[in-house]
Amino acid sequence: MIHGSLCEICPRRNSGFCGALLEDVAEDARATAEKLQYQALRSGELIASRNQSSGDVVVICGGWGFRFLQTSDGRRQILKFLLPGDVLSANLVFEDRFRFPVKALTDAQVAKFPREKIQAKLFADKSFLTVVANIYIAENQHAEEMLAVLGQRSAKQRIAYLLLYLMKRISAQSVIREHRYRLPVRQQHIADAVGLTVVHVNRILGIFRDQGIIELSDGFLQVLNAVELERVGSIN
Amino acid sequence: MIHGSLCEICPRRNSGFCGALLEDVAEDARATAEKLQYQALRSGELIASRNQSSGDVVVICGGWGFRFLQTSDGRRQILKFLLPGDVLSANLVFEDRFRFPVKALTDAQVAKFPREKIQAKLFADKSFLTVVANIYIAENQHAEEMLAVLGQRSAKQRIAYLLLYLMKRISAQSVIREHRYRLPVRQQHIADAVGLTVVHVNRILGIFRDQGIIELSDGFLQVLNAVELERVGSIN
DNA sequence: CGGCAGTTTGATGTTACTCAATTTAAGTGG
DNA sequence: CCACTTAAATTGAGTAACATCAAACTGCCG
Repeated sequence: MIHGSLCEICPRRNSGFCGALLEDVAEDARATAEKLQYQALRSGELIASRNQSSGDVVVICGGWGFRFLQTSDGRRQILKFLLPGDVLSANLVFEDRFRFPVKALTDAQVAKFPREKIQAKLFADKSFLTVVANIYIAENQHAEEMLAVLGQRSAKQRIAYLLLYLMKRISAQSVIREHRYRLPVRQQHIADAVGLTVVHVNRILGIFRDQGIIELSDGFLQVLNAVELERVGSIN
Repeated sequence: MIHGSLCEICPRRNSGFCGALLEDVAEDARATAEKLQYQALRSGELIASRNQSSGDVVVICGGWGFRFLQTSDGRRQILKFLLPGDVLSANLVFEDRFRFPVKALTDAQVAKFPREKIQAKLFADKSFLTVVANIYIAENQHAEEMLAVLGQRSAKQRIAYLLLYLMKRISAQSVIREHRYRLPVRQQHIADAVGLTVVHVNRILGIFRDQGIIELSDGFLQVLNAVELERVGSIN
């Protein structure tokens, strides 16, 4: 049973789902003293597997995760990095199964909202419908931009693009000082997200470091030349 | 002014948007004798440009189109091939601008539904909301699978995947005999969709032909060894 | 101290790109 | 029907980008 404590697990986000939900669904849960499920996960733990059935819409509250696709030949493509406030998979609002598996990248917490509640709110509240629609649109936008990145751009450009994208997402969550970003990803994650090998990612990061563009170590990204990073990584 | 003639332009499709719309929005238009806009386009013509504003939700009724992204260095990534029944861009249901440009691949026709009508129906009719949600989900699913294809798979695998995907889509529209598919795409389109050069696509298609897997010419795809094509192109 | 996960570096191999030319197919106007 | 034009498909040779394989190095933890 969760009362005021919900906000500690899943603090109000300006962005999207979690914020909109807390204002209503969580209030509702509190009012009726219903149980609002949440769950803690260890780094590396599988949160949901492919085709797993779920009666809940699952949202990341703390830590990072990622959604990915495993190919038959053992390689994996990271489809999206999940930050606090992100739904694990937007299709959960309408479907009862995960289309792709999800893993915890760091230690993480998730909250689970019963799908019926979400859907009820969806039909009752136009502004909530808009919020959900925007999640779908943003997800699509990013997937399609990423398509262009993987299809058309060089290793340097791919990595720069990914870092810029993550920087934007991180900035939306916390204030950044001195161009220093908490970025809890291994080089392997970057490789799996942009379709390169770890070895090559390592070399490119080395080049960026030598050129004084960025430094990535100890889970921190230090941007030294934001202009150049932007020049390399932007697509339009 | 369009009366019964609408169905000739945009015949009822079992799939998604167009079918669901015709049952109601078009009926409505007919009843109130409103004008339901449509438009004919020549092969290669730009249907909508990036960030173009539009008060309508635009749907392909006949012919093929494609949505794409143009990079700063002049390359282009085809994001999705559009077949009859497809919305040019799903975001149009909620937003008034195109996020990516759209071109006609063959001569084509589009129908335009005022967004207010669509949104009204969306709020009034749960089953229509589900139809739209499924469009978003399918779009996302495909984009993310394609991410894995571009990120992780070889040239052969990419092309095989694309062809299998298009075959599925074509089959949903018309009956296929003798494994022969109408496929009005140039090798350049395949190249731009899977992130390869035309030259390389040509070579791979040559290999497939030599191996008796497929033949692609004159706008027709002849599948000679469906099993092998599936083996090469499937991701899971 | 040993073991493990992650990073870094080197040497070599392969895939797909680039550049350039040729061939084929599809019009188009006379 | 033929000369002419143009877009698309095809082929060859040389090259660049990235992968693969293998090993060494680092920091960390028990």
